[in-house]
Amino acid sequence: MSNKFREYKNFDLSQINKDVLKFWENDDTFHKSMSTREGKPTFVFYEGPPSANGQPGIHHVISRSLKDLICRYKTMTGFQVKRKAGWDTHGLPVELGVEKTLGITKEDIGKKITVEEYNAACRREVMKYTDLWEDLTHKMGYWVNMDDPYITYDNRYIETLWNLLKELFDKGMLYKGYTIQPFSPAAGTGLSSHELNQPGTYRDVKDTTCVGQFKVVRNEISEKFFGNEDLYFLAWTTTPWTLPSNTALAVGPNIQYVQVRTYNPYTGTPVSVMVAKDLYRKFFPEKNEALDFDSYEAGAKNIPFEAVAEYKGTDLEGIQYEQLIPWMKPDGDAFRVILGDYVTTEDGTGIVHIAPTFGADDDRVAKVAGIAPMLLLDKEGKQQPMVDKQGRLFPIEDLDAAWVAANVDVDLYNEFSGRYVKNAYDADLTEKDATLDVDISVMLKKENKAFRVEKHVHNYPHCWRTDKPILYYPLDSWFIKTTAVKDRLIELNKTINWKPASTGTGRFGNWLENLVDWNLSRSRYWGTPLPIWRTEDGTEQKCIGSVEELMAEIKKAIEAGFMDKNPYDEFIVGEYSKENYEKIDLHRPYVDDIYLVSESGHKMTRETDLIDVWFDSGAMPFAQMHYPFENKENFGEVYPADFIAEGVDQTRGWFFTLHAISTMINDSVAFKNIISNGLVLDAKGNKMSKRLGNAVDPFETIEKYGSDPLRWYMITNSQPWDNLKFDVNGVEEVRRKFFGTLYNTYSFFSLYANIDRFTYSEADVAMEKRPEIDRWVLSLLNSLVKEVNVALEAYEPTRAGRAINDFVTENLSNWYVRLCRKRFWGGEYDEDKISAYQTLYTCLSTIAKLSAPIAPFFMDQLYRDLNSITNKDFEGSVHLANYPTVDATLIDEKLEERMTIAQKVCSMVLSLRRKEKLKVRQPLQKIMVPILDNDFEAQFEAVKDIILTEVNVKEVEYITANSGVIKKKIKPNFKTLGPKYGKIMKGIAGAVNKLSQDDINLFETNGSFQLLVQEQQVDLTLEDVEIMSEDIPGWLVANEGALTVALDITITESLREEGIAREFINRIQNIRKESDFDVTDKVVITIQRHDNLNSALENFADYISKQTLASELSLVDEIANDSGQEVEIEADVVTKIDVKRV
RNA sequence: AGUCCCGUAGCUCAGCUGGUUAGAGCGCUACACUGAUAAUGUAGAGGUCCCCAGUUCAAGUCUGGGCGGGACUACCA
Repeated sequence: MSNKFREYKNFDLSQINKDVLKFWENDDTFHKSMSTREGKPTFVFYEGPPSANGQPGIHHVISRSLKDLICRYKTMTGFQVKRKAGWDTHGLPVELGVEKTLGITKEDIGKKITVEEYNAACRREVMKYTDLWEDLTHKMGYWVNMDDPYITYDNRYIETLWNLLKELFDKGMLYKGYTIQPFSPAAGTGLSSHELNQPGTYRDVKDTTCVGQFKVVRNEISEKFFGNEDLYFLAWTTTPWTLPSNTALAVGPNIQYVQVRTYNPYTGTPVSVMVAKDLYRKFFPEKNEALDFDSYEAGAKNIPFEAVAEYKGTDLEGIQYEQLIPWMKPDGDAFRVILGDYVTTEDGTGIVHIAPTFGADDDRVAKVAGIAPMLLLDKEGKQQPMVDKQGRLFPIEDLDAAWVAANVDVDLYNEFSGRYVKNAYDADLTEKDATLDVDISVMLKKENKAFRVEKHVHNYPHCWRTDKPILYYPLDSWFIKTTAVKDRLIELNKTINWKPASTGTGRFGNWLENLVDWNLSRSRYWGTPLPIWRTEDGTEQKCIGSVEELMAEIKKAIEAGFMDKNPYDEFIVGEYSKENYEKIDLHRPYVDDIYLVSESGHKMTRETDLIDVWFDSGAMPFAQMHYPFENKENFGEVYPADFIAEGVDQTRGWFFTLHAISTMINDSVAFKNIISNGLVLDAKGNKMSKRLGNAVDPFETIEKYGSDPLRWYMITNSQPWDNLKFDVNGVEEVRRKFFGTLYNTYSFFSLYANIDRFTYSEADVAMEKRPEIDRWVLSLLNSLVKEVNVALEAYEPTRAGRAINDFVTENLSNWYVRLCRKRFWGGEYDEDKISAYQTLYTCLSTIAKLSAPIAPFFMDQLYRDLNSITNKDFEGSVHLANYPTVDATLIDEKLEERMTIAQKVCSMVLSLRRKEKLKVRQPLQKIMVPILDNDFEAQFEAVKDIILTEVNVKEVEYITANSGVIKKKIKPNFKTLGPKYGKIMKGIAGAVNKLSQDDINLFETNGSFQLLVQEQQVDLTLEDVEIMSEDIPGWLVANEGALTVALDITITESLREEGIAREFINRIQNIRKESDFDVTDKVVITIQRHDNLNSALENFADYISKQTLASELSLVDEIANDSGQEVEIEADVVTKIDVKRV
C-alpha cells in the first residue's frame, strides 16, 4: 500500500458521497458505531415515525440532519446510541389515498367493498413509498437502525397500545362522552373536517336571527348595576332554535360594555340593557339620543335611550340571569355570565349566547367555567341534547318519563316538542312554512324577551352529500381524561430542555394550560381498534389489554354461546415471534366479529371506534419495544429519550402525545431534550408544495451536490427553529466556500507532504519549539473545539457549524496556510517544516472529526485520507473516532489577540499600498507604529516578522507616546460614565471630544482630569476614557479602532532593485508553470540585458536563482527570436527571459 | 381569533447582560496578487435596523400597540 496521501484530480462531493456510502456498506460502519460502544452509557433517541404513504421532501432532510448529527456527535463522545426506525401506518391520509386509488368514498366501504378488502388495500398503500424513504435515508447519510423498524400496524405494536389503554381504563381515565362535531341529520352521520372543507359546503343562507333579552337576577352581585328598570343582557344568535339550550352568556374580558336605559321595541316596557360599546350604535342610533323619555309611546318607531354606565367584561363576570326559555332544567350550575376569550365585537352584541350542546366553542368555555350543558334523558336512559338525530326537538314521548316529570315544564314544551329545527329536514315542510326559529322569536317578542328579530344572510355549512344544512351536534366519543393530569403535565414540561425555549413555554406550555380531554375516537376503518366491549345498555364494559386476555374472553364467550369458534385459534399465547403474531389480525373487521360476555352474562359488542393515530405514535416509546410483553426488565435503558427532534408542527401532535402518554402511564417525561425545527420554504419564502411546483426534490439536490453541502447549508444558514428559505445557490455557495476551501487546504497539504515524504512518523515537535504562527493556529483550534463542544452540548448545531466554517475559511486557509506556504515548499526538511506539517495535519484531522456529525461523508473521507497514512488515532472511520476535546493549555489568549493585531495591521498596510499604487512585490523600508503602552509593544514585537513578511516591509519603528509626533484621540467610555453621571452624559461626551492634545497629555501624566459640565464637577480617570493614536503628521497613516500604522513609502535604489528582482522571480515562476516543469525541477536561466535592469539582476542574482531553483543565471546581450519569452518588468521596460530545465 | 416564530445592506444571516462609526458572506464595481489557481487579497458603493409610542443620560437591543410573512390550534354568536 502506498504511504502517500491521496491526491485528487478534481473535487466532486457527489462522487465522494457515493464512495463513502459504499465504504460504510462494506465496512458495516453504522453497526460498528453501536457495537464499539457496547457497555458505554446509552444516549436514547426516538425516531418520530414518518408516514410512508407520502413521498419524502426536502423538509425531511433538515429534521433528519438534526437528528443524525446529534446522534453521531453523541456516539463520538462515547455514548452508545441505539436508534430504531419506525413507520406511521394508520390514519386518514392512508384511507383517503386508498379511496382515491380505488375510486370509492367512505360510504362505499362495507357495500361496494368489504372492510376486509379495504383494510388490505390500506396495508398495501401505506408502504407504497418505503423504497423512496429508505433511499433518502441512505443517501442523505441518516443513520437510523432499519433492521427491525417498528410499524404501527403490527399486531405486537397494537397489543402494546391496548395494554396502555387498559391501564388508562383501569385508572378511570378512559371515558365515553361527547364532542361537538359537524353532523348531518339528513344523512344521519357526522362529518369530518375535511368533508366540511369540500368546495361548495359553505353557502349564504337567509335565516331569522334574534337578539335575546336575558333578565338579570337582582342579588348582591348585580345590585350595583340596577336603576329603576329591570336589567337585561342582549345576546344575538343566528340559530334561535338553540336558545332553549342556553345555559350561559359569554362576555369578552377586555371588551367595554355600556348599560343603556330604553324601551323594549316590541312591548314598550322600560328596560335597561347591557351591550358592547363598539356595537351599541347599531341598536341606538345617534338621532334618537335627543328624544324625550317620558313622551315615548309603545310602538313608536324611534325609541329614546340613554347610556348610563360603562363596564369592562371582567366586571360582569358571575352575574346571574333568569333562564330565557324555561322548558326544562339543566343538571348543574348554569345561567350566569362567564368570560370567553373568543368573544369579539365584529357583529351581534358583544355578548354571546352559550349553548354547550350545539357549539364547540360554547362547549369549551362552558366546561372551563363549570357550566352545565342542557342534557335530556331519553327512554334508553341515555343523555341527549335537546335535538334528536333526525334534527327534531326531542319528542316528549321519547324521553324518560320520570325525568320529564322532574325536569320538564310539559305545558310549555308540548307546543314545540318534535318540531324540526330546520325546515329542510322535514319532507312535509317548504321554505314558505314558518320555521322553528320564527316561532321561538315570536314567542320571545311577546314575553318581552326579544330585543330585535330580523332576517340575516350568513355563511353556513351544508352537507356535501344531501345539500342540507349541518348542525353542530354532540356525538359520542371516547376520551382520555388528560385534564386530570394537567398540573403534572405542566410540571414535567418544565424539566424539558426545549430548543427553542419559547416553544416549550409558549406554544407547548400554553397548550397544556388550556388542555381539554383528549378525544380518542375516530369513525374510520384503518387504524388501531378501540379494545372496549360493551353491553347494549352500556352498563357493563370491558377493556382488553392483551391478545392473551382476548383469547380468554373469547373462550368464555364461546362457552356462553355468543361465538361459535375462536378466530385467533392458531395463536400461541406467550410466543412473541413475528410469525406467531402474523397468524392473527387485530384490525377491523376481524375484531368487530368478536363478541364477549359480560360479568352478568350479557352479550358485549366492540365499540366501533378506532383510536386517534396520534396515540399510535405517542405510545412508541412503549410500543416499539412491545412493552410490557417483552423488554420489561431493560425498558429503563431506552426510556425516556434523551433527545428527539421534529418540525414545530408536531407540537400539538407527536410532542404532546409522547408527553401525555408518558406522564399518564409512568409519571415521567418521554424526552429530556428536544429541537423543534421550523419549516423549509422556497427561496421566496413561500411554503413548498407539489401543487405549486416549487418543491425541491431532495434526490436531485443530493445527486448534484452530495448531501454534505446540503446538510451543512441547512444547519448553518439559519437557526433550526427559524424557517429556512431554501435556495440551491446557498448550497452551491457552501460547497465552494467551505468544502472547496477545506479541500484546497487538504490538497495543498497532501501535495507537499508527499514531496517531503511526511507521514507524521516523527515525534511531535514540542510546543515551545513551534513557531508563533503554529502555536497561534493551534490555540485557535482549541478555542474552536471548546466552542463546538459547548454548542453541541447545548443542542445548538448552527453555532457549531458557523464557528467551524469561520475557522476553516478565515484562519486556517486565508491566514495560516497563506502565511506558511513558503515553509512547505523548498528548503530543508527540518524541525520548522515538520512543525508546519504536524500543525496543519492536526488542524485538518481535528476539523474532520469536529465536522463529521454535520458533514458525515466528506469528513470521513478526509479523516481516512489523513489517518490511514499516519495511523495516528485511526479508528477506521471518523464516526468511530473520539470527538476532539479541548486542550486548554494550548489556548493562549494573548497570542490570539496579537495575531488579530497582525491581521489588522497587514490589512491596513496593504490598504495603504493600494492607495499609493505600490505593488506588494516592491519592498519598502519601514512602518511606524505608535506605542501607547508596554504591553502593546511586546505584543507587536512577537508578531513583527509575520507582518513584515506579509506586507513586504523591512523594519518597524516604534513611536512612543511622549515623542510628540503622535496626534492622539480621546473618546469617552459610556459604559463607566453613563451610570455615574446619567443626565449630563451628553455634555461630558461633548467636552471630552473637545479636549486638546495638551489636555490629553496632561490627563495621561496625571492619570485624572476634571471637567465642569452643566455646573457639575466631573472627575475623570483613565478608566473613563479611551485614548488612542490618530495620526502621525507627515506620514501616510491608516487607522482602525485603536490601531494606527504609518508607512514609509520612500523607494531607495536598493529597494527598487530588489523590487525588480522580485518581478523577475515572478515572471520566471510563471514561465516554469507554463512550461509544466515540476515544482522540484532545476533550471538554467538566461536573461537579455536591459539598462534599467542590469544592476538589479547583478546584485540580486543569487536571490533570484535560489527562489527559482536556478543552477545558473546569466545575462546575454541578445536572446534569439525563436527562444526565450518577452516580459514586461516595469511600464515600458521589456526584455526577454529563457528558462531551460536541466 | 388565540398562541408561537420571523422582520437588520439587492440576497442569506450575525449583532452577548441597552453604551455612541450597526457587522459577515454572497452579489455588484474597481484594482491587485499568482508554486493553494475553476483559488486569493484590497478597496468602493449599498442600511429611516418594518412602523408608532414609551422607559432611559443612552434603544437594532427593553416595554406596549400596530403592520407584514409563516406555523399550529380553533372556527364564530
